Amino acid sequence: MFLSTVTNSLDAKGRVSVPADFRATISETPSKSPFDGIVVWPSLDGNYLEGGGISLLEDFQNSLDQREHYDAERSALQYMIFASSRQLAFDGGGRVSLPKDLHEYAGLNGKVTFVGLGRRFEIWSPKALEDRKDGLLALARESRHLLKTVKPGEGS
Amino acid sequence: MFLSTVTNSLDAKGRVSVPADFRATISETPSKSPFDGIVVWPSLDGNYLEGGGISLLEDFQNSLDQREHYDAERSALQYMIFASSRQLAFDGGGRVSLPKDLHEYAGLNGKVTFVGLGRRFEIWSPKALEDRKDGLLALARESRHLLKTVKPGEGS
DNA sequence: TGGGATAACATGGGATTTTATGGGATACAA
DNA sequence: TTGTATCCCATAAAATCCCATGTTATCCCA
Repeated sequence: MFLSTVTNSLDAKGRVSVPADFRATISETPSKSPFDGIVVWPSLDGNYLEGGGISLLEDFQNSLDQREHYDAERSALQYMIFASSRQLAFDGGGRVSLPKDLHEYAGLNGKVTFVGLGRRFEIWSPKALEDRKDGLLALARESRHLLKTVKPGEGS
Repeated sequence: MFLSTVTNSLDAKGRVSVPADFRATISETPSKSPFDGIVVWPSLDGNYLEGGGISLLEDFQNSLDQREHYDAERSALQYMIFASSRQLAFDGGGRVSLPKDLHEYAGLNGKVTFVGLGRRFEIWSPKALEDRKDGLLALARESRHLLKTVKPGEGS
């Protein structure tokens, strides 16, 4: 499970350390693929990146498999997620290098913030994230009741 | 189940013993993750921390999964809980080290009080907890007067 | 039931390992 | 070659492990 928010630095070669906890989460999660790294794609929702382990994409695949082959939504998601995502392998020190286009899409420079969201995570420019957070806090206060309805032990 | 209230000390390295009963509760509760420790996040309600075992977050996850991916409320809660929580692993003696920012958020210094609340627990500065208790007591006193004035059968 | 023996717990501090990060060397492609 | 990507090693800071100790709680048997 991806938890917490961590800011690391992006070096001159475009490399950034993936937080150790995130790496642990990825290696703990079983997957059919032996790929050792993360998968990242530009968000559909704004100028930031989304990512996860390879198993997350496998889950998306399974979810899409339950739809009709030419279902419009299926095609759209395939294009937006699968086609635009990149596999970024860890180097010996647990870093990945972010391709320049993703770089620019998220407006990163110098610092990179990883935001853990459970099954997946987001990658933000610290400054952009700051702006977004303020709005979410108020909404979160109002939405708390949603969590109180959780029943223990439910789900897979 | 997290029960009772225990105060332990925070050492120079920022470590604090998690009450043995709490540790037992955590190891008894089944979870998908092999993580051995607690998960802690700043409360939305005041300057104290909330926490539980990793299974509590897994339950939150399942609850949020029932909403659309880009649902605003879902995003808000993901940010406030998942993104702001930390996984704190037990050391050999059943302690965790509290990151400095959580430290400061809860105004801890020297002593830490764990308050068991069933499925989760809270972490308070003993002094702050004292103050809240006083507040609740005062409120209770006022409420008692209110109750007297609305006793059935008493005319106004 | 008393009271010594034993185990569990909270806590301190030094030693060791992990992490994040920089930079050189090497392989690859255009 | 020239630019780009990958591998490898170095290092400082931080997190974690491990052992020691006093204290409290629990056990056990006469």
